[in-house]
Amino acid sequence: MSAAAAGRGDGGGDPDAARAGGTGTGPAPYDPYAFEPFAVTVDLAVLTVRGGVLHVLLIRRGQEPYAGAWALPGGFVLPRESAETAARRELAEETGLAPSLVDSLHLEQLRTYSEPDRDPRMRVVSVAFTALVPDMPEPAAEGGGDADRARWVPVGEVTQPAFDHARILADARERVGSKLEYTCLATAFCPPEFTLGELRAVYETVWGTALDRPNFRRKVLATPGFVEAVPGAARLTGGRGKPAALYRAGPATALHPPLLRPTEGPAR
Amino acid sequence: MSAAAAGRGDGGGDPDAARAGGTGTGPAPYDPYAFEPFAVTVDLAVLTVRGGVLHVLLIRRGQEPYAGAWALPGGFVLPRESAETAARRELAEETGLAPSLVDSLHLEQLRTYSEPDRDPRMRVVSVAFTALVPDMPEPAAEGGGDADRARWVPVGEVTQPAFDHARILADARERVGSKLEYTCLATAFCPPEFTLGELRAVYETVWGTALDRPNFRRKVLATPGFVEAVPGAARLTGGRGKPAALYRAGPATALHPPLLRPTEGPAR
DNA sequence: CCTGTTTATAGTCAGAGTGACTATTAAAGG
DNA sequence: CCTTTAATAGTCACTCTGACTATAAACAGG
Repeated sequence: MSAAAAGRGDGGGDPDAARAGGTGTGPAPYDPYAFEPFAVTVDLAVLTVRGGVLHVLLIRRGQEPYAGAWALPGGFVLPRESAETAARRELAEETGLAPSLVDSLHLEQLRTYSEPDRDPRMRVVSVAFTALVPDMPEPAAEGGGDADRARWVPVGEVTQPAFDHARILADARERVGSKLEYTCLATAFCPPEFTLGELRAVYETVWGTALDRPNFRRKVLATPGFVEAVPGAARLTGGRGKPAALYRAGPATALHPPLLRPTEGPAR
Repeated sequence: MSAAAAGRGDGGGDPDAARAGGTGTGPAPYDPYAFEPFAVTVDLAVLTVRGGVLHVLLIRRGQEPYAGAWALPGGFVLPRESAETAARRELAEETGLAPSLVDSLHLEQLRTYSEPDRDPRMRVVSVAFTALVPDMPEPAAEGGGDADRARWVPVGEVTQPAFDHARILADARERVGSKLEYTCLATAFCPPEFTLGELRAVYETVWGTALDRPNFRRKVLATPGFVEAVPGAARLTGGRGKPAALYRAGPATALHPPLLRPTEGPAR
């Protein structure tokens, strides 16, 4: 703990504390290699709703450790990148989508995982992100890689992913579930134009509960800015039933009052 | 972006991607120094309520950059520490509290700040934490340092703190404000036994709004597990008024339904 | 001792929001 | 044409909340 002890009191994150053998208090050149280096990576929990089931984008690992296991997409933060930038770059690379499209996707920092032994080889601190995307085709295998290296996997079927990715995925699911309650985030899972039935399916899928159709409709339409009607537009709902009106995501981001999960216990 | 490009597809945080000049696909020893090192630090937004004003613990910097400026306490994550462990260690060092006491304080990861230029000297990625502590005396100047190196500062009087600490503090305030709405977190600002008036003062201080006394009481007592009455105990409220009953924090952590901020707009 | 002030506590009342439910409309399929 | 399916419209009771009034218990000052 010598490095931090030397730096104690110099405020948060003071690299001067890391200079080798620093004894004086005056300014001195610091040596970036005087402390054990950390690798900083991003991991992405890319979630989507496909056919009433929550899916996550996984990559099959080709190398040890965890060769052959599924893992969340991710990679290194480059020297001139923020974690957010790195996450969006990785997202574009893994999904094969155009960068302009990726820029419009919902991407949000989840939390940072820093347990010393989360990677058996070296010290890796990973900033995890959650991305919410509408239903889209299987990720294109761009760059001449294996055709099925990246796949959408139902979250219920994810077993023994690499590293601590099971924990990250669980945290992402919990975060998304509670954010649906008090934000307008559900539209991030929908295409640009969607029906209220599709929006309700997002809630039902993420929460795993059925919602009353008329009540859901009343609540969503009563929240100003949640959705905006597309004038005159309607979509046949899979062939059956009355055609539903189409809506777009509105400008609101928060839900006041919130749309609480049914049967949610009084304490968590 | 060569390092990440080389590692693309190997799953999140694969240090193999960092080995210098890696061309083959088979296993090879990795070199921790093949990529530009990142320093990983923690920054702490330690908040407390003193006399109806939200305060944050700040440290006066002794070195450049930002010498003489106030900064959030923090420091390096050591090679065998998680960020959480480092945050609690720094918290104990900066407040001078016993480690056992620090272990009981509420500490929660806020988010990670990773802009490339947030520290002018080198690449520093900082995991920020929010700590909520009850009102306590001025931090002891342990270790023979300056007597007033660490101070409680009203958040409204924090001007031009070092690095991006203004942003971190703003994020912490916003997070705490919204967590008061849907969690039982407010008790973390209170001593072990407190009156409902003190608990209400926490909400009023963090939110900056007045709350109706009887309605607040009704809501808190109607939430199972939020607070537990201390049998027979009462405390004189600063000399004036009827003595108030004492309560302890209950086992609940979530508020269902939430206690929403008054006059909170329909969209944020 | 009385009175005004302060804070805690008890209770009332109307309106908003929600859960549960019924009814109607508009499409597809046999 | 009739059934099925899903969207849409509407009702009703209950809960929760905001606003408000009233009472109780302490202290300060005359």
